[in-house]
Amino acid sequence: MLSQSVEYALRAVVFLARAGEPRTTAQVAEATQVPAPYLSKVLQGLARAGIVRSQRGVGGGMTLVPKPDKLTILDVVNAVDPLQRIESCPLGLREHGVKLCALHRRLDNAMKSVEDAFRNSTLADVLADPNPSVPLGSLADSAE
Amino acid sequence: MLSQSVEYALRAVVFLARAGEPRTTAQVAEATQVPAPYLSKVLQGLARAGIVRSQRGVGGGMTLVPKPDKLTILDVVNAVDPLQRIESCPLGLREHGVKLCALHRRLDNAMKSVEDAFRNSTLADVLADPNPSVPLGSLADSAE
DNA sequence: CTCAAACAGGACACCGTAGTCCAATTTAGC
DNA sequence: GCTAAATTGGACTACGGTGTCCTGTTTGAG
Repeated sequence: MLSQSVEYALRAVVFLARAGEPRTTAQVAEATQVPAPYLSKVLQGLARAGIVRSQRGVGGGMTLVPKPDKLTILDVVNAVDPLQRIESCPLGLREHGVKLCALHRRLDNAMKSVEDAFRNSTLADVLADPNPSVPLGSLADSAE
Repeated sequence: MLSQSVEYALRAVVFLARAGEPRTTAQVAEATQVPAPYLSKVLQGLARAGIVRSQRGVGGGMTLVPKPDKLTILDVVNAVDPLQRIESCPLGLREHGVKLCALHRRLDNAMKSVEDAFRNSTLADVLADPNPSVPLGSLADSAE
């Protein structure tokens, strides 16, 4: 349902948020268990979207740009692989314009519920979540 | 988010439900604006799942098997392209077993909301929906 | 029995996503 | 200014989803 790239991007962003300091692609890759060369591409996308900032050279790496309470899961998803609502009837008939048929209105409502859920989850929410099993959390300091 | 195949399958099922009688793949394809050879494959999948019954030879075609009020959108989706919940942590760490981390619990909740919405929409609901713009509805009798 | 209608199934082409690899470029520190 | 660290970008492969085509098989009707 969600692409691999989105999954990787979210893991990376959570990791970078916990770090608070620049981390190299290699460090992020190891901590989040993602193939480093591919993660590199995903992070480039996040950089283009302004979600992370990249710094080359010694001591460089990737840093999260927005404050965690200002960055939502939806922001990350849309930066990597925008989730598309059903705007108009997928059939050729554009006479129906804005209004959707019974079927596609239901499908779009499901999309909307996902969108809303993602918009209402900030990175800060995720970080603050008290959960006994915290895979990404336990890895946060692995690069220290 | 949802695959083309799912979209095609749902259009076909709605059309067949309205028809109530066998319709050939060609008829379904034209009414739902789907490439016929590909729709053929999708319908084969629905047949294997028991959602439609196929009859060869003259006067044959595809017929919807379940009563529309017993068939949900979720049934169709799962027959074609099962939407997968996040069961366990996608990271290598299976020590966490059932419990999901804060991030993946949120992602899975979004999946669950979609699943629930689809499970609560029967074909009968879709058919009965009074909507001024009814693309698929207006096509229901095009094969008569 | 024969023929035409209709589905079944396999082979193939196309394209986007996932993933790898390597050369080029920027940059901090000695 | 040289070197090592680090990102950037392009080229490449692999694979699955989408879509086409063609042959075979079933089946009803004359």
